[in-house]
Amino acid sequence: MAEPGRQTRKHEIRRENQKLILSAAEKVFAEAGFGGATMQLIAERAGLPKANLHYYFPTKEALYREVVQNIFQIWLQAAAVFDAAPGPVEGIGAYIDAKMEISRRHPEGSKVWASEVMHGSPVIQDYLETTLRDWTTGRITVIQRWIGAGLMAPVNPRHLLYMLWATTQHYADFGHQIETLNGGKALSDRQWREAKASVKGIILRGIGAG
Amino acid sequence: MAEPGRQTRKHEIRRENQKLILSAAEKVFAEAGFGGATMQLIAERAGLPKANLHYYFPTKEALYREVVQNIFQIWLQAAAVFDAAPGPVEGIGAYIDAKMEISRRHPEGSKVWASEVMHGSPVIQDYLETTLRDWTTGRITVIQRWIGAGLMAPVNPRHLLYMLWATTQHYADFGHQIETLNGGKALSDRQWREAKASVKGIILRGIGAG
DNA sequence: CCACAACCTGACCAAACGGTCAACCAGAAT
DNA sequence: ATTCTGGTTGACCGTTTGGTCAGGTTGTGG
Repeated sequence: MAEPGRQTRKHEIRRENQKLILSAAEKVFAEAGFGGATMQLIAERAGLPKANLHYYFPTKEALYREVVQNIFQIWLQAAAVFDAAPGPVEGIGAYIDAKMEISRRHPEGSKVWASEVMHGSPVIQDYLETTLRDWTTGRITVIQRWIGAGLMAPVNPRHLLYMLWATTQHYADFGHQIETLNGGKALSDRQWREAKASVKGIILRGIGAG
Repeated sequence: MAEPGRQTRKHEIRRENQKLILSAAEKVFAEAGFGGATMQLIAERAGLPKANLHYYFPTKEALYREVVQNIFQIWLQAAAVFDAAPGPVEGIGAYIDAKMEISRRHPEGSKVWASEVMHGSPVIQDYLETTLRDWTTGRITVIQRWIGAGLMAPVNPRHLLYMLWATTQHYADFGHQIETLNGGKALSDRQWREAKASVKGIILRGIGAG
């Protein structure tokens, strides 16, 4: 028996391989979509035989489901910065920063999420109807409180949230288009700062909180 | 010979079937992505045998290419309202209205476009590098002129354009999510007006042109 | 050292896929 | 009426797909 608190070798292998497969799957699903992705391609990307994938994940759907749930967790984590903010400048500003950072560091996840929703959310419909809906209504309450306190203009909170999602995720989902329009080169650190500043500037001024 | 100016019956059949197939293909590609779409499904949606599709479009790729090009044309058409506008309130306002209307009336097309770009634009990369790039630089010039004339705040024109694309297309691409958060019902006329007004309000105020 | 459970994988399979084709049908021109 | 071009389609084909499985390997607990 290994010392307590430390995983045995077998468990390490399990966790490591699952992580390897999930990471490869996320990339392939993002590049090709669910329908275009093949287990063979994911296996090659993970450096494992295809049959090994089916040992850890029974079906392609099950693997995909896991990937989408992972993304949703990251998304929710970033959404936490919205709370514990005294006003819209800090709350929405930090939220934009967090989501832009995800778009930069985790573009594959954003693409998989976008693809899932565009295809009618066959896998995470229940999350939309529970977790996401609850989070949304909670944030709407917060925004309405800010409006009531005169901290921002009386904009429609729901459409403001949609705008936040749209603008931040656009830099991941349409990253290829942005890169093409940037002369074929990925945005530099400087350009990412400029992007963040632009989004924050326009939106915060747009809601009368600039 | 039929009277001039009127198509012969054979030509009518051709045009009608092509239109039928393209319309069905657009829907299926939007719902399932390129990889997930099957010629069989498109054929059923069009009410034609599968072999008939291959009579008009040699391959699945060729059919897909046609669909994407159609969308790009609609997109360009809407972009025309940007010109011939004296200032940002009219130009950007009309552009938002036009793009929101496309998102409402033509959501499948927007989804196919989004999917295409997300997967690295395997089919319309040349359009991005020529037509879209030219249009973008042209509009940037216009925006800079507006800024120079003091009609709007000195925002980064490029990121402003990205924001316009992101916010307007979001209502098509993420329409399912919006519908779910709207209690499972599609946006009403009233809610669409509210959406347009919100987007226009925040952005125009955000660029100091409200 | 042994026995057991977990892990691994080459070979395989039925189903579904994009695409082809020969035979057939329907308007239009002569 | 006949010919001819263009439209139609059921049946078929090679390939690829997601998924299975028997048999082998490896780490673990007793």
